[in-house]
Amino acid sequence: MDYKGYKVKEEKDRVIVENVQDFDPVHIFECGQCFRWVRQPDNSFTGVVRGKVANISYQNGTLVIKNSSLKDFQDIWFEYLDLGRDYGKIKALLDKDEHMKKAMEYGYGIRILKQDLWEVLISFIISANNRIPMIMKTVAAMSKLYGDEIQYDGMAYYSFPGADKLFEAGIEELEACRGGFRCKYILNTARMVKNGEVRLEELEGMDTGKAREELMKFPGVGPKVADCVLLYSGTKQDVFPTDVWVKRVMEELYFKREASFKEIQDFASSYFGDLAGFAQQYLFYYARENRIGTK
DNA sequence: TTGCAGGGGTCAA
DNA sequence: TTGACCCCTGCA
Repeated sequence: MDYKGYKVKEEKDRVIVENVQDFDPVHIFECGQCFRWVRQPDNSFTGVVRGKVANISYQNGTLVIKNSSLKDFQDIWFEYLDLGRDYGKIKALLDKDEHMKKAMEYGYGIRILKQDLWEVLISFIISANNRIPMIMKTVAAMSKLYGDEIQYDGMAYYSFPGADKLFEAGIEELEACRGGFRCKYILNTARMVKNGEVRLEELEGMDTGKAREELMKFPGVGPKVADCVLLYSGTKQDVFPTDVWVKRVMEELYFKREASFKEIQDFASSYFGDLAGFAQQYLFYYARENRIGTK
């Protein structure tokens, strides 16, 4: 069948999508935006989204989503993988200088996933002063303890637990997931969401500055985490999450000197405009994989 | 083998 | 503006 410009067919346990451009699972799942996708020996990725497990692989324009029906594709995967967006056009618009050109050539298959806002919020609270393997372990442990079990291919997977579940878990249980000093932030954030003190579903309707302010009401959420949450949940694209890697790459490539957080934010906003979030992803992936700025 | 620095930030003083 | 923070890994 034709679905929004793609040729899609269902076959046994999978959906096959033809003519998918600007897509590389390694770039997408290892560019730092998500912590729940596990790379398989064949470079496909298996992960859990909205209570469904899937395995995603890609070759020569063909995207294969295993353990998915046509309905799942329409209800979940099309949006989650941001397939409605023309990344070729974005790359053309961001092709402003040699640095961006190189970064986009390097991470040509990056797409920004539209992840569950709550899951991204907790994941990035955990990310503060932490490393990716540790973040993945903690998120996996919380899911295993408080999420719902899903069987796939002889393995058990777990959905990400809701605010009620994490709040009821209590501080000691959360600390068993190795989140360290961030656990008290998670517990209080869960409480605030559960009680409706901050309504996550209302963020999309706010302007970016207001949405960022709202998110920063949560403990453990500063400007960097707030921007990550907005960007990786697909809520806002005109943000430029600035962590140590982004700071390094911007100083090395654009400023040629040390620059403050505010200087970098202002530059990104005026130079990349509404596409700042996409620029950040290309630059971050390029910088981290090539260890730019670490001499 | 043991010890120590430091990591995709945020909070509190 | 600056140090502390959980926990783990890498590297003397």
